[in-house]
Amino acid sequence: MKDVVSRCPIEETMRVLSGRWPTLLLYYLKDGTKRFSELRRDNPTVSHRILALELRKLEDAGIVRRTARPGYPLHVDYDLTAPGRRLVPLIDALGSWWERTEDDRTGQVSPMLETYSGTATVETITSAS
Amino acid sequence: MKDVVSRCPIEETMRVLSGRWPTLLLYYLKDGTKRFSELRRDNPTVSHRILALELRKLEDAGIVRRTARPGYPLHVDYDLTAPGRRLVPLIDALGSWWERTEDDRTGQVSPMLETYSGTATVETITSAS
DNA sequence: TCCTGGTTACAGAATTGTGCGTAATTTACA
DNA sequence: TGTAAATTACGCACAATTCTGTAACCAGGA
Repeated sequence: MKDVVSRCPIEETMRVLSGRWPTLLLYYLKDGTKRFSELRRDNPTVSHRILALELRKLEDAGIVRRTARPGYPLHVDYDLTAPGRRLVPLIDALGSWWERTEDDRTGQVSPMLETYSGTATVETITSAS
Repeated sequence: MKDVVSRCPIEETMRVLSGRWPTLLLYYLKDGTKRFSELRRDNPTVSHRILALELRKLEDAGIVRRTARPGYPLHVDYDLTAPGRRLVPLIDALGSWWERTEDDRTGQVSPMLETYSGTATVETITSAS
């Protein structure tokens, strides 16, 4: 998704959140500040380069804040901004939606049920990785 | 995003919604049944191949229902399933989140609110029961 | 030399666009 | 009475574009 076709906020949002890493990073940062190397250890399948690029994208979108401490060895902290924290429950809701949809597919929940209470938690994410 | 790294519902969701088209298609289908050619007219920058692939992906995910009428000329209808309709307000909320975030960045109110029916807020989503 | 958090260059993988083919029926025209 | 063309929703092969990974390099102090 190099450039955008409309200027719609939904497309802008998806431009930032698209892909495997943005939502995962959001979850790893949800509980507090993390360093670059910690994020890498949390998810060893991200390459060094891509992690740097994704973090920069999230930073540019105002979701993540980057704090570099002067001096060597380098020390850089990442944490969520206020908008980033507001985003977390929305992503949670998407996870709950998916689970509910799976229930619909497997027929475990009455298809007549119209309402829904989402209860996605951090465990949903962290226990699966 | 070819394959998945965890089995978490959020990653599954993002695998389906990632990219420019899925959320846009959701919006074009929001108001009712559309034919393949209508969807193409609605958004002339999608190639027919990609539109077909994206629609199939959404169908496989249980978001969109495809109904082919026998006979020629071909006639295929697309509309949202119940899970697809449940997804719409969540996507709306992401759009609202983006606008709110922009307000934070610029300190101004975005004039684009009319284009999208994004009236959902974090509260309406997370407190849905 | 190692450490950390990056960036750059290049290569290989993945995604996307282009254009052509296909089906059965209707309409258009000579 | 032919017959040619248009229609619709794709599938396929191939080319162009874009994304991702690998490896090397940088900084300056312990």
